[in-house]
Amino acid sequence: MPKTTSTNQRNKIQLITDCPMTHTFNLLGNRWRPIILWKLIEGLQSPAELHLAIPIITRKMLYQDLKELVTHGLVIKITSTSRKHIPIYKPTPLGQSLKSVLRAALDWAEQQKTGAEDA
Amino acid sequence: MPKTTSTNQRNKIQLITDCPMTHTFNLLGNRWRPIILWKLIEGLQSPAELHLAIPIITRKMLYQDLKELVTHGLVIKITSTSRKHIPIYKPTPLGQSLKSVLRAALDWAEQQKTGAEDA
DNA sequence: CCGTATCCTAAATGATACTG
DNA sequence: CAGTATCATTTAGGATACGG
Repeated sequence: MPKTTSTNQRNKIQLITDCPMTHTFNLLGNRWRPIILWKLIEGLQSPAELHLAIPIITRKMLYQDLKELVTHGLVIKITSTSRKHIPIYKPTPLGQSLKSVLRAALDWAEQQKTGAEDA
Repeated sequence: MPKTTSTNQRNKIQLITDCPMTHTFNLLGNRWRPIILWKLIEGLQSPAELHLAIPIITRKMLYQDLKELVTHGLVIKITSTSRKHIPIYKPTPLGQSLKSVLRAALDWAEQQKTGAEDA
């Protein structure tokens, strides 16, 4: 039973129909998903590998965001059929298609860092 | 007087030196800044115009995010020297340089929406 | 109309302990 | 290792009222 399905629910609903750009940032605009997806696109596969590549992430957020990436169809989880129960995660075609966005974000940042020398 | 400058501060510090991509998403990865900046790039200038273009944003967030965009050097606020005290906001070159990132995010979303018909 | 301050709720994240 | 649950804290966002 929702306690407050009243006033501020209108914003949430409209958020869906918002500018398409918002949709992209809803998928990628949190603290860890961009990097996780990027690392997956780069070829990393297991949670352990990811955690090595992104040491400052907590285990909770790593698994949580991996799950959300799977939920959103950007990543698939393949539970290893071999005896070791170490799964691999890899981007779906949809996830791969976000590479250009991530690339743009990354390029921009690197360019800033480079050009900031003579500021 | 910081009450807890202890344990979880280490993450914040490291966040700065994080993957450059994170930096981009720190600037753009919230609910409103991408659209606001996009609209500014499209040529809208006054808060009133922006509010018309993005009706569901609250005034608080509009002004707050405008201020943050200014703080981060992506937008400049030009306080009108004429008698009417209506300022104009416009992207700085740095802000303009984010157009490619926003464009990528927008293109991706539109492409998804288009291709989703025959899913 | 511009802009801010205050209060409040909700969402995101971290710390930690636990299971398989 | 992989993955989840619980708790506590932080942060973002909205409602609202106020001042220029």
